[in-house]
Amino acid sequence: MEFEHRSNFPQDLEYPPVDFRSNLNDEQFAAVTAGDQPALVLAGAGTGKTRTLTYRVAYLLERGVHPGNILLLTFTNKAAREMLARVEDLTGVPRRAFWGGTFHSIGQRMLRMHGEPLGIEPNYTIMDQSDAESLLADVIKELDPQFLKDKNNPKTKVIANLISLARNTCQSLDDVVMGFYPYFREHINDFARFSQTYSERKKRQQVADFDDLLVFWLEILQTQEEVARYYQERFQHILVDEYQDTNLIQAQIIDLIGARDQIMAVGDDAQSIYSWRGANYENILHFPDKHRNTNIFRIETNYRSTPEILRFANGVIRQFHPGQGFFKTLRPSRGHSQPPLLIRVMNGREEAAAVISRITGLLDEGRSLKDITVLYRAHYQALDMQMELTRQNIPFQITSGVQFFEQAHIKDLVAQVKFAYNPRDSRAFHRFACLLPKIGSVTAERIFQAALAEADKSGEHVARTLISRPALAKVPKAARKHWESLTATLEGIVEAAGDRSPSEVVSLAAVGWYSDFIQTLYPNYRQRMDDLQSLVGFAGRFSDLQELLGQIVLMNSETSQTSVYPEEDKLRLTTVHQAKGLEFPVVFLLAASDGLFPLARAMENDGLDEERRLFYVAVTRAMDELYMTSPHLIQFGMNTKILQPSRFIQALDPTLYEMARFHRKPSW
DNA sequence: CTTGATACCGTTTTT
DNA sequence: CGGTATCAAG
Repeated sequence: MEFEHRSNFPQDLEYPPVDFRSNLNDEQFAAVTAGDQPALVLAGAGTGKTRTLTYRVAYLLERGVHPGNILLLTFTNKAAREMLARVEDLTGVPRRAFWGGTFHSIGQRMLRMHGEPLGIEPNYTIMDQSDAESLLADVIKELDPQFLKDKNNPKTKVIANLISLARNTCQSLDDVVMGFYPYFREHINDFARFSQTYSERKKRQQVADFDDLLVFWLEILQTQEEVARYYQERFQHILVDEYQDTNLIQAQIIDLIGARDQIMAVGDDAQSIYSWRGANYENILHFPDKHRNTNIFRIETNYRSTPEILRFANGVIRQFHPGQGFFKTLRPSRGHSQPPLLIRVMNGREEAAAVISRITGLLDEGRSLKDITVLYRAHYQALDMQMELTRQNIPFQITSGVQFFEQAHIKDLVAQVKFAYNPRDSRAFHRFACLLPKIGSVTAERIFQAALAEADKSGEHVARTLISRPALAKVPKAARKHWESLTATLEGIVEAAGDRSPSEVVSLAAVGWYSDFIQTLYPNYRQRMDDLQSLVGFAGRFSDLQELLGQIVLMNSETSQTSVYPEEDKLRLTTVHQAKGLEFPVVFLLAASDGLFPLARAMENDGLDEERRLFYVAVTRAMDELYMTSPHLIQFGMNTKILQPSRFIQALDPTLYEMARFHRKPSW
């Protein structure tokens, strides 16, 4: 049995010799050269985890393993790209030769190749979170028009969350409701109905949400024995990065594909920060139980941070209950420097002033902006910072807010391509159809249904039957002119989708109806046209349209920002979650006050330990200098709250950090 | 049915 | 201060 091969890679290759011994420390070397037993690599923050994985791949290649027989699973696209780029540097083997990516992106590929027995056509499209939520909202309104109007009932978002959590933790809806939302127990039957109809709608429209990519991947492996066997044999080595952040589905996928125990799992239980997405750090704790003869490798020498920062981080780790998890200490390897500094400030504005004041000092000392990163627990905590940076003309790059692929004009354009690719994706159709005058969701649906009926009759693509008599009859007069131009563009896209490259297809969409349309709609249409052009450029990296569409949906800001626009010398602002796996010479951690970090909301459901892990992740990003700012007052709606420094800091031995107060009055 | 205006709600983290 | 749910007019 043979499935798609990603490239024709020559079988017998000579790799440039890699000196493993002198490029790795003993701990790393042991893991890199591990035998074929299942392996669990416990690598603390900054200990060279990526380096170890990279060299492991190189080692396998040198031992004669074909790149196509290695599966590399990571948590973010960025991590996958970075690792394979480093492998390429090291060995010269191009990254396309490997199967590597996030669980979701590999799942997307699996579904396309093997989804048909589950009712998923190869041309299915992926919905992002907001698409998925609005589809669910439609379903709820349809099944029970009154449900969402009652303010005591849970909102769509909550229900979506609940359904998603149940799927990701392999629990029944009932169990999740009773476990996490017992006060909604009376709605259990409603939830079940909503969930079931939601699934049916997805199938009918040939769309998948994020969870489907994992759930169906697992189902494929469980139900199609020959497919499972193929991958079990094909992947002689499975490397899993950030194993502590896998959920039960992902763990099962790995167990199934890795049925021959050809698994190397890498992670750090102290850095598990995705439990709200179903991640279960017990996966990493139980790995040795599930896989007999697991070799455990510990990598504890830290190359990233100064001893002062590490002592601080170790102090945070020591706050965990003894015996909980694997790790105890990170051993420093660098020379001494200044201890972390806690700066107490009055409020958010003073916080911004304090940080900028210090940044100015750092620039005078010869640092450049790109060495400095500002971290925070939640996006909104960076608001004052953004305003003040803008005011003072300090260039910064923020990986949040409206992200490149989430801008309205990008989504509008992508929707056109999506619809051309999967004409049953009615949400994609609605997205652009509703832009036309006098067309709202009701009219759009009528046009769509009419066109769909025509298409079923004639066997033509829905894009062509949009101008059939029955469909045209539903188009309001005011929209007729736009309609002609729109449908002409769509037809062009459909045609091109057959045999042209993705970038040609996207380009067609970008110069068609939509380019005329945005001129009349947006004052800054030049900027938007530029964005559309960079989207065309981005599409140029893909040879397959579905791969492109999938990646666009699966990509977060981090990757899009850095991939669409070149890197510049700018200050970085990012959440701690997004900073995971990265390191920066200078780190500022905002809002290090109790109630902000740990975030009060997050502690409602036993979240304190995870907040502490997140705090640990935050402080271990810093290489040379770590600053934390703790506002004393916070505006909470109408009233003001008084806050103390984070309990994670207060619990520490005071000799582990220094404290300062910011005096200078803000300049405004 | 669409569109525009007004009231009000709420503000974690992401594939 | 923001965005969105809801309502009334065209």
